[in-house]
Amino acid sequence: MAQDTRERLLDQAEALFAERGFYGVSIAAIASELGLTKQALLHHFGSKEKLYGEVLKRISSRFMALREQLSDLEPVQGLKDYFLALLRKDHLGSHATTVLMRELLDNKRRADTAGTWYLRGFLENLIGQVKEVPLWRDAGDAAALAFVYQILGAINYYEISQPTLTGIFGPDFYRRLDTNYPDQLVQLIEAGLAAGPPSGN
Amino acid sequence: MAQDTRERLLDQAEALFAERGFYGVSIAAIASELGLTKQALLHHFGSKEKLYGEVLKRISSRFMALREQLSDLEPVQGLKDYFLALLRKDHLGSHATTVLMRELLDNKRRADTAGTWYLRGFLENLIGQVKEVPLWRDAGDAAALAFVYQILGAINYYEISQPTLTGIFGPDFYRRLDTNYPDQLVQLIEAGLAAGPPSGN
DNA sequence: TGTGTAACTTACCATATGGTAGGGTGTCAA
DNA sequence: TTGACACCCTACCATATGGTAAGTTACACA
Repeated sequence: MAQDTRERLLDQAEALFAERGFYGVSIAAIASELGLTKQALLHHFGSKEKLYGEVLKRISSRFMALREQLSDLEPVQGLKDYFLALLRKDHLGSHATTVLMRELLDNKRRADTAGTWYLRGFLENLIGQVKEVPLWRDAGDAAALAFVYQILGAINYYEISQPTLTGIFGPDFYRRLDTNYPDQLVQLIEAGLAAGPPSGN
Repeated sequence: MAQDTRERLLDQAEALFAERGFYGVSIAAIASELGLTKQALLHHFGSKEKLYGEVLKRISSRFMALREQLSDLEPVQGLKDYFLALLRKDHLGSHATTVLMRELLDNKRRADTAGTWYLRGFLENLIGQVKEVPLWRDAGDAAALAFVYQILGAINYYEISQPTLTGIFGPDFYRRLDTNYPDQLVQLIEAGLAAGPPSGN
C-alpha cells in the first residue's frame, strides 16, 4: 500500500517532468494530482531533486531490461529490433524518452551524473552490436557510436516533435507520416549499415 | 544605443534560455548579466513571454536566411550542404538549435504557435528539395518529410548530447567522434537518398 | 527654456515555491 | 497496554518570481 503510493507518485512525477520539465513542475502539483499534499511526497522522497533522481533510476532500469531482452539476435536484425522497440517505446512507458531528452539538455549545468551513468552501458552495448556487423568489424568505437547516435536522433527527435508536426501539417498528414516512419527507419538503418564505417577511419 | 541594449538582452536571453529553459531562467538573471535590473528588460519587452517570443522570432529569421542562401544547387548536393550548415550552425549562433529543441518539448502545453509558424516554411522547403532528387520524384510528402526528420534528428540530438557524451566517454573520444561526424552524416544522407522512398508509398 | 520621451532606477506587492516543525492516526509487535 | 513507526496532514517560513507604480536622468526638439 505504501509502495503503491510511492509508485503512483513516481508515475505522476515522470509524466509531469516529461511535460513541463524539472523547473516547470512543483512537487505540490505532482502530489495534488493524486489527492495528496506535497508533504506526503516529501515524506517518501525527501526532496524534489531526489524524487527526480528516482524517476531517472526507474527509467534507466527499464532501458536495461529492454537491452537484455534483445541481445541474442543476428546483429543487423538485432539492431533493427532494438531501434524499433525504442521507437515503439516497448516497456519504457510513454514519457521515458522525453524525460531523457530533457535530462540531456539540463545536465550540462546540473553537475551530477545521475542520468549518464547508465547511458554508458546502453551505448556501449549498441556500439558492440554495430561492430558485430561484418562490414563494421574494423570500425573504430567512435564511428560505431556516431552511427548509433544518428539513429537514436532520428528516433527521439521525431518522437518529441509529434505535437508540433501535427500542429503544422494537420492530424491526417501526421498519421500518414507516423504509419510509415518505422519502415523508413528500418530502411535508413539498413542503408547506413550497408554503407559501412567512413573510409577515413 | 537603445537598439544595442535590446540586442544584448536578446543575446543573453537566448543563451540562458538554451542553457536552463524558459522556466529555469528569471528575467532578473538575464538582465543582471548585463548589469541591468529586470525592469530595464521589462521596459524593452513588456513581459517574459514576449521576450521569449522575440528570441524565437530572431532565431527563425536566421533559419530563413540560411534557407535562402543555399537553395540554388543540384538537389543532392544542396541537401548535403544544407544539413552540414545546420550541423555547423552557420549563421545560427550556438544556441539556436538548443532553444528550438526546448521549444519542441514545451510547446505542447504552451498552446501558442510561436515556434511553429516558421518551421513550416523551413520543412516544406526541405521536402521540396528532397523531391527534386530523381529517385524521390514520386515520393509522397510524408515520405520526404520522414527522411528529412531523420537527418534533422541525427543532427540535433547529437548536438544536445555533447556534454553528456563528453562526460561518459571523455574529451579525447568525443573529439574523435566530433571530427568524423560531418563525414558520417553526409554518408548517411547519401545512403538514405540512394535507398529511395519506401516502396509501399 | 520648456516639453516630451526613451531608458532606465528604486519600492513595492501578490503569489508560488521548496522545505522545516510538529501533530495526528492507524498498525503491528512486545 | 504501550511504544514505535509509517504515513500523511496543517501550520509556518524564507526566498524567488513576474509584474506594477512611481520616480529620475538624459537627450531631442520646438
